[in-house]
Amino acid sequence: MNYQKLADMLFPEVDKTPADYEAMFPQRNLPEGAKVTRLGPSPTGFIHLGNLFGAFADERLAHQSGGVFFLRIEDTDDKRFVDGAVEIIINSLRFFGIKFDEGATIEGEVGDYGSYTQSRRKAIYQCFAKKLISEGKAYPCFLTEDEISEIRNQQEAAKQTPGIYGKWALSRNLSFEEIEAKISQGQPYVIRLKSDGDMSLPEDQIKRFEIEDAIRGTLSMPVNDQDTVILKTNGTPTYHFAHVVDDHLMRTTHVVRGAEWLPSLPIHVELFEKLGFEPPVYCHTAQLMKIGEDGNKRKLSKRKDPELSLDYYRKLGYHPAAVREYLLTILNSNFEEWRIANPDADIEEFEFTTEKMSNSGALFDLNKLNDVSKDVLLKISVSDLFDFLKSWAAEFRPELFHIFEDRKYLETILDIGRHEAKPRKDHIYAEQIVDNISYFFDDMFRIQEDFPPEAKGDAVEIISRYLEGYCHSDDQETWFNKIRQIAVDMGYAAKPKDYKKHPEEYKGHVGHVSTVIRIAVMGRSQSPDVWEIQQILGEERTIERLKNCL
RNA sequence: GGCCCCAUGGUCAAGCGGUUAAGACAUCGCCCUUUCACGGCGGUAACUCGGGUUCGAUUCCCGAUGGGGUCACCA
Repeated sequence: MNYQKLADMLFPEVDKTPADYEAMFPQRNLPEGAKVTRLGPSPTGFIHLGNLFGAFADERLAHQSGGVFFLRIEDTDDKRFVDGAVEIIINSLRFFGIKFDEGATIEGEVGDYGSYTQSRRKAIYQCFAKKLISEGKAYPCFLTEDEISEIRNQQEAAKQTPGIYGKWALSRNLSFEEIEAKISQGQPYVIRLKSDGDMSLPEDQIKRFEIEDAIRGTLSMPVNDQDTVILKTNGTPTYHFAHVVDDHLMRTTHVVRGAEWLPSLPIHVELFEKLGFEPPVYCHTAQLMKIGEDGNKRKLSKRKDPELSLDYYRKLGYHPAAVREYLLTILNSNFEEWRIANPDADIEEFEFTTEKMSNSGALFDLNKLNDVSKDVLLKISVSDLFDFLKSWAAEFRPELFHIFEDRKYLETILDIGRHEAKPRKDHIYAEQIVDNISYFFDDMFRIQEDFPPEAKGDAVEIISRYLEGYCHSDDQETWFNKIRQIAVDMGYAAKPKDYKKHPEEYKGHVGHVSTVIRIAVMGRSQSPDVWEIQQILGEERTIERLKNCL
């Protein structure tokens, strides 16, 4: 068989050689140790927490080393394409602080290693497929879907590994004339890798290879034996082929991807070898898991798990910095420790390493996210918090626009208790914050709890006495002493401890009395300090709400 | 089923042959306290199971078990 002749017949339109591309995309001129990473989403427009998780690793690795982080759109499957998806991807990632140096952007492509959109790289893939054909390392395969499933049935019946390989690879040994004939008949075909692997060998003779994974250490696997499709019928590459060609030509040094790719690593290794390329450093990350209905861990699925979607967090109004901080705590095991030691340091100062990445699947922990978020929000200035809430509301809760009309008022509210030695940590995410502070706005204020049973019968009297002695300019101490006096006068203990010791001597304690006031003014029994809130609400509104309870 | 990955409390995890087996979140109790939040103190709670190697294994090796992933002209 004259492979060169075959290659020329199959790819008459290829006018460049691999050497041409090598020259077009030379080694990058970067400082020693600089890492080149990439994110390669398919343009379904759906980027999830897992993508973001990996993107952080990519971004840190590149930028920490003075390298390059680029975005490549992997749109080799036209079925997956969703209009406007690229824009969504870029915007979503930008929202969480991920910025690319190179690749696809909203304005177009930036960088010298493009195109960064796989559908525009067809000529490149064809060129390298042609090279493989010309060297007898790949071949056209005319197997139809039906034939392939028939082969599978036979394999399953014989308990053999399914797939096209070895003796099952019926198109492997077609003669040039046979191929020519089939093509002239218009028979569709794919290009398959002609694998060297032979899985039919006895187990101890199957060849294995070893490769260093930056997260997992040395990996040992059997070599690939599948004649994997590298070019589909329509001439577009499969992921496997595109990955190898692109990451070589784009001079990617580190490939960060989920562990679900581990099983196809042998294919990639064989492709790199057959193409004569040096493989990148692989970093196979653990997958994000969740507890399924059956109580077992399972991979987060985009169909079943809304919390996998980035939108889920945006809708609830988690601050991007909180999500970033949380993700880093599960991304690098020593991050939390570092954060405790450096509470105010910029996240970029943390030295991220692949070695510290966990290699078992982490369960997504909403509790932890909430806890992290409280601290993160505390570090954000009220002004920024205001802006964040406002833009969140503009997108998800437009009916709330009015609470942002008086900037000073809202900022004062948001700032309650944030500057104490032991600051309050009330704020977690926008949805929750808005609910927390709703009673500051008349249209959202409503009494939503009953008076405490200890003081329910006295509620009206407590409120009217309170109103009688109310002086808005009282300082906090004077103010509270008045409440305490009301409590004592009406048979309540001045201190909760007294009541606890001798519950039979009192109706309740001062806390029950103040809870009555709290409910009258805030509509709920739990809130920050009443005096402080009244000062913010103003005299008129406070008195009005109290009177409404009489 | 084949192949691959993984295995310390409820969760995330330190540990890398000898430790009272860290820490964080969650949970429980106490303290602080007019409620809540914060904070402080304390408690419950873990090395999947067998074999080896070793004076000694959570740690190294093998096996089992369990969990996960993957077996497409999807990525």
